[in-house]
Amino acid sequence: MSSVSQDSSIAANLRDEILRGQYRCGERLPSERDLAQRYGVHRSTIREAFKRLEQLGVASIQPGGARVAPIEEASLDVIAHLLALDTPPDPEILDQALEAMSGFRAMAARLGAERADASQRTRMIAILDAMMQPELGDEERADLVTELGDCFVEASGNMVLRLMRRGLWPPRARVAAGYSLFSIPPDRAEVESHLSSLARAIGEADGATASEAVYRLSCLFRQRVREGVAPKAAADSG
Amino acid sequence: MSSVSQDSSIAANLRDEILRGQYRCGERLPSERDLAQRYGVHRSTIREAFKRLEQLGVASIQPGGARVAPIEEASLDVIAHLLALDTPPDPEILDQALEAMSGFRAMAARLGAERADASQRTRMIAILDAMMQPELGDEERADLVTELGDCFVEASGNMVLRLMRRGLWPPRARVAAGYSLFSIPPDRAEVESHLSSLARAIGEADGATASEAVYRLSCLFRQRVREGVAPKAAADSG
DNA sequence: GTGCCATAGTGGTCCGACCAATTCTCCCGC
DNA sequence: GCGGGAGAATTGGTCGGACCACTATGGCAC
Repeated sequence: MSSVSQDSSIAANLRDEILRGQYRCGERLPSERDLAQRYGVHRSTIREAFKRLEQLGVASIQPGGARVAPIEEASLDVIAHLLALDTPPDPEILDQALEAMSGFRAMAARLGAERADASQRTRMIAILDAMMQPELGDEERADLVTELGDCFVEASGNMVLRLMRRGLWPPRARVAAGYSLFSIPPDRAEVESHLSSLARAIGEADGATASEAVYRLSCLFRQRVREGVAPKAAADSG
Repeated sequence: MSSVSQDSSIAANLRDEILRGQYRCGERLPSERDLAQRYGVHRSTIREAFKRLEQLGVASIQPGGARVAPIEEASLDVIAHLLALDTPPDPEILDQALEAMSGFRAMAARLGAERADASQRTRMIAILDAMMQPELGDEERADLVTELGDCFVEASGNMVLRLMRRGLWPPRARVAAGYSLFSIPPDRAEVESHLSSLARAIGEADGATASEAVYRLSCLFRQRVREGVAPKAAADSG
């Protein structure tokens, strides 16, 4: 019933192994013939998977052997895959991704706030209202943050932003299921201050203010994730 | 001397044809067997090229035929490839890419301004000084804008930002060689105002101000590109 | 016109093979 | 002990052909 081709799932498998750090950067991957035997498929199937990995930028295929490429040379797409791993990624990278996401949302908020039509504004305000609910669970709040960000991207009408968003964050899937993001809700007063500032900016189509508010808001959450992940990582290793 | 494999160059070839709009979205690509004959290679080579295209997100391979995927489902990487085409891309997309680039530079400027070390700050200021030179050519000025942006990305120390940058803009290559970007220099006084504001923000590690200055600056250039491209496109079609 | 079915076409995978380049190994000379 | 070079083993690149399951297409009966 799986309509995905073998080469595709093998590529995903190898990709995750690489992103999990199972092979060090520069290290040689198993040969095509080895992998063909290991997966019980023909070598050409492995080759097709390898081409995918190379296009993703996680591997570099050369005569003599395929090697793991430095992540700096990879496609942005790897970030979403990295965050979607069941294994917690390097806290450093998680933090950088959250930081980039904060900046990205700020960018989207500016354009979105300036260009949203009436119904989009209504939706944004509704999300903001929902976020102020005190009885809200952490996960729901996190979902709302994501939803609001998507709302801005949508309202911006900028396709390039949509592409960036897709590469940055796994769609709808619970990110890094192993540990809950946003586990520690940030200071309520500060959040509400930014939220109301944001609501005003949306109403007035004030992109700069909306951008700044969203950035500050995202940074609050990011800071809490950082504090939540660091001790967890320490506990895991200790 | 070309050390690139055939499947790679064929993939690049097909990719450019698709991005140039030679095949409409949803349209079927030639069959693997056809292409194999056309390129004079074995079918498996075409298959490997197809896997690349699918990973890039520009094609969708299904039993019955490979089809051109909607650009919304592509990887961010296609943007750099699109801008690198010798053929001018859709002005709409160029504008959106410039807009995204503006927002991205603003994000990078914030982090870069906050974290740059002394030597990086010196370099940024030097670039700003160079940009104020009145005798500067348009292309050099455009290069400086790019260079400054890269400087911010570097100073941010954020790898995710580096990946985003790579997907957004072709590295060092003259973008869209067919028509010159930044052909019309923006209002000098306004530019200088933003530049000095930016210089101050860099000196004071004021991320928010740096971000806003860079955004405004980028938008000025973008506006001029827009005005320069629109009549050119009209002339081309008329 | 509508619906159905045979057929041609397509991608998915496999087998086996050869080549050129790289990588490894081992032995030799110092 | 050590460096180096020749040869062997391995590796990716490409090729030719083959079979299968599924899709698209066209023509036929209704």
